[in-house]
Amino acid sequence: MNAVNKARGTASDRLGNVVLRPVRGHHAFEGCVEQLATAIRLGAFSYGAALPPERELAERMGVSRATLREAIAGLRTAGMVRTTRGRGGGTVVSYRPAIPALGGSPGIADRREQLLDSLVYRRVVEPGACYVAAGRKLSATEKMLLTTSLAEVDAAEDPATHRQADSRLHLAIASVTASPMTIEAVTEVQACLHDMLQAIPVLEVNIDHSSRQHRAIVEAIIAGDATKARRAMEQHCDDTAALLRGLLG
Amino acid sequence: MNAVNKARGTASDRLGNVVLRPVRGHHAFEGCVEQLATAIRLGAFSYGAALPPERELAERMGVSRATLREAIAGLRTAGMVRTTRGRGGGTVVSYRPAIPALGGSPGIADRREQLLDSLVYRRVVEPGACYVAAGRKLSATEKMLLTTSLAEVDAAEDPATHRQADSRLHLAIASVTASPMTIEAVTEVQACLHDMLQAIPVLEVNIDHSSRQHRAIVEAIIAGDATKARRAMEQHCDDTAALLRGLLG
DNA sequence: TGACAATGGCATGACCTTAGACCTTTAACA
DNA sequence: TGTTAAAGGTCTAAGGTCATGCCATTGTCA
Repeated sequence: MNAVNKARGTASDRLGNVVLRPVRGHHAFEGCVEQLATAIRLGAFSYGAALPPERELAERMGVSRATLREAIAGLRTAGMVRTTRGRGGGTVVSYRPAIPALGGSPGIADRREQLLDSLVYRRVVEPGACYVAAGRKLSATEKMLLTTSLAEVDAAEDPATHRQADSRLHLAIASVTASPMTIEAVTEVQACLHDMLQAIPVLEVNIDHSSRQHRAIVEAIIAGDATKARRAMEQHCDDTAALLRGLLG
Repeated sequence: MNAVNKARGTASDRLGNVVLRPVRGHHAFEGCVEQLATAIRLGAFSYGAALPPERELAERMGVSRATLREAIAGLRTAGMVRTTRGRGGGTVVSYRPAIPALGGSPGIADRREQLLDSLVYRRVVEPGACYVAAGRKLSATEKMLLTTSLAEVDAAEDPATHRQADSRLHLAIASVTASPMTIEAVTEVQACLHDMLQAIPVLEVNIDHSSRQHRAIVEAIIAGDATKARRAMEQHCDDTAALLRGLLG
């Protein structure tokens, strides 16, 4: 029995090879930039909104203030935020969503595998999140968050705004599960898919279809019908995935 | 409009507060130790199995070899692995699972919130994973992995071995989804719940019940019946969760 | 038996991250 | 109108992490 056999070939070893994953994403600094930039692009912090104070943000992200400041400096250089000093000052979002040039989403081809995987993962996570959300007793605030988010999607006038509102709705649904791990999973999925979703040709018929599904999902969650909510989200994921798989070829 | 209102109170801001998460788990070194120790305790690397070579492991975990070596040194100190030099050498697992003293799982109370959350998250992720697994065309090897893992659970003679085999079965199911993100999610869930599951009173009736459910799940996956597979896993998660919630009080 | 190759062991210098204290700016408040 | 509090801006010392190259050990194979 040589070293290779010792390490490979048994069922349990196959699992060993599968569970190991990168222990973290590069440097803390890059991680901060990515997370903040994603939150802004998804619209979790929308145009004009203020980020929390540096000290608070640093603590919440588990990073030193120095590192966080470097990240913010990066965002500032990229023109996504503006910072003012003094009491009442802070860092505010100066980024407005834009429609990418058609077919001009760079690097989508490189990440083909990852994108296809995130479609699968989305199919796993988002319907499950709906099920959990519908099974909870929601507060008035939570219901309001859902209906407001839904209304914002319908009210969006340009594709870029629509895309952000759509992300926000999905994050809102995740957030009413009150499950941090579920919220994180949905956030990750939305971050992965954002660029791709943005590249979907925005046809009137797609938007209408999508809107009907969103409404069905939210209504089922508020009504507490977990099975119906899940099924509606499954349909929504499947339909969107079909479009996206077409785009990826 | 003061700073607080600028940052709080709007729907979109609420989301901003919810999506920010720690950018990473402390030091790379600790992350490595934790991930490797978990993989070993879950049985992804079972007794006598060799870990991959340091250079390969370091690359896969996205960490320098120096850091990885520190982590391995930690495991060695803890008596979980043994290392030999030279060609054909390497690091092999010298850990055998043990049953914790009843009621003696330290720190379970401290993590109460996290544990309850992981039960919710599990309910989201594992049924979804079953659905995906059943929807794929499985190779003979993959089917074999499932049936072998199932047989190992039934064959386990002591509770500790049984617990490991159970984890391995769940990881095996995740692995046949062929979705890295899904695998990671299930791994995370199993790692979170491992200590708690280990503390479940091992009653004959529980094991029988669990065994029937496992068999139903695997059969449905192999038969390609996605809905049935998901429903079976939902039932399994719900039943286990009920036991665990009871333990947590 | 001798060369080779695969593996762990070690050392160095550059860079990143942290924690904490302190400074500067500016709006809000008394 | 002064005082204060809340925010960003800066500095430093200590330690963590990395990439890289080389060394030491030992099984394999010609």
